Amino acid sequence: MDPVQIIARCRLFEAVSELRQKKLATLGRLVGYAKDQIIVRQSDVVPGMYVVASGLVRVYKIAPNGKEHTLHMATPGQTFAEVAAIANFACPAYAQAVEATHALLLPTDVLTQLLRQDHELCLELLTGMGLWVRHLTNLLEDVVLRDAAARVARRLLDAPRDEEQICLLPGLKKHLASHLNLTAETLSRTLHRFQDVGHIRILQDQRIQILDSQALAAQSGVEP
Amino acid sequence: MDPVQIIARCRLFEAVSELRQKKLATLGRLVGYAKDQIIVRQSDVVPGMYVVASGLVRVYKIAPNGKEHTLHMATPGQTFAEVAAIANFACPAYAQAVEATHALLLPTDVLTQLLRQDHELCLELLTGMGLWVRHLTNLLEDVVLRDAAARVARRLLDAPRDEEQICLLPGLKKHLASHLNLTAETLSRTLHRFQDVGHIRILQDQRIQILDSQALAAQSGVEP
DNA sequence: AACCCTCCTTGATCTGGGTCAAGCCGCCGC
DNA sequence: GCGGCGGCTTGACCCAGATCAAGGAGGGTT
Repeated sequence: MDPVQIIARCRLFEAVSELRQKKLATLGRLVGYAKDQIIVRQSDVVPGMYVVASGLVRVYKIAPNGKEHTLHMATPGQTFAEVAAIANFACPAYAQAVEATHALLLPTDVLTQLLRQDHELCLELLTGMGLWVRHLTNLLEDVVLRDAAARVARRLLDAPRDEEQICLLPGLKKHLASHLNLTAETLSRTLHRFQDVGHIRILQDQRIQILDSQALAAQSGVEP
Repeated sequence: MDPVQIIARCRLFEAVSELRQKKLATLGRLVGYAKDQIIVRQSDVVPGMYVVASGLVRVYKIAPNGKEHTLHMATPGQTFAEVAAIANFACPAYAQAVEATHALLLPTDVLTQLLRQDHELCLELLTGMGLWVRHLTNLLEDVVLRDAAARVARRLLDAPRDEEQICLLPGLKKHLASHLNLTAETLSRTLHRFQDVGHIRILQDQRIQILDSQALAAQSGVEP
């Protein structure tokens, strides 16, 4: 719950010097949300950039027909609404606390003022934004060039694992599925197929043990 | 062919003051490419940011299985390799001149040095990058939430039109199709279906006359 | 004119993954 | 305990769009 800690663990600020991180931390405001509470709505004016300290936030869009797509699951250390806050446009998506969540809010005006004062910070964030763009193009590539099994395999390999090769998938299955652009049914089938061929073991509490990361990696390329 | 003109017509620099635009222009180098020439390759070190002056550049990725996806068709006034040049990482995609092309190259070192000197430029580019991110999330949303007809309709509405409601689609059909994540066959069928119901008229030379933009707009939402 | 060669169109067929529907399990409230 | 409800799994079916396979239609080149 220490703002300095929160900033320090944030990927967007990894290129930012320690001194500046501390400055940012002092200017943030701690905010809390209950499970299922909606934090910002599509086309809202965003109050600023959020850095997640604990809990889990889902960022998603809703299509006119009600279908929704999860853009991003923000775990502790990650940010959301950052782009809208920096470039100063209306929020392009919804953000909802999936679990009870604490976050550090860096208000828009504070942020813009700080950017105006601090040239170095600008440069560092420019790099951070570049990484964001690269991440998005990778996502796009994923959806477009890979099939369901490859996307799931990739997601499993991306997840952090403990020493027993166990990773846990945050949030509900259906949200994960929507992030991978799948239905919950297909995700379930794919995971069980991986289990059947011995690549993984499915444990309870949305935990997965990776048995053969080699095979998953092969799978995560596109089928020939 | 005047560097100042080239910069002035560029979307990424629209937030940049005229004075700074001129400065950028003097530091660029004019480069030319023949039709079909490859400008940068995936995982190359990029020499800098390119601003297209004339011609057409296709930015695309190739999957392990050979399937390719067109990320971006850069028409005159647009940039490519900008993110890699600013954030300084290896090129994430291929760029190829689809037609004979002239461009202004702003070399990486010149660009980084300029960014280092010019705080204001940093701020403006930060906004530009933000717009880029928003564009990408829209693309992602498109591919994920909309069907083929909706994507084509949207693309038609986005294209600039003259006073007779005629727009022209740059590049080959198959490249356009790949940009919309369709096959050339599906694109062809969709366009002809739009023609059959009277929404558009297909002329020669990849020109399309929009007869009923109302109907296209309705179509471009997701089917209920 | 006769030949390619590349691009576009059109039809026929196939298939990955979505949709629908039915059970199953664990959890909460009464 | 028992009912209900929300999330997960599993099976049967369906469909948008991919793939495969022929044609056309230009447009160079000789």
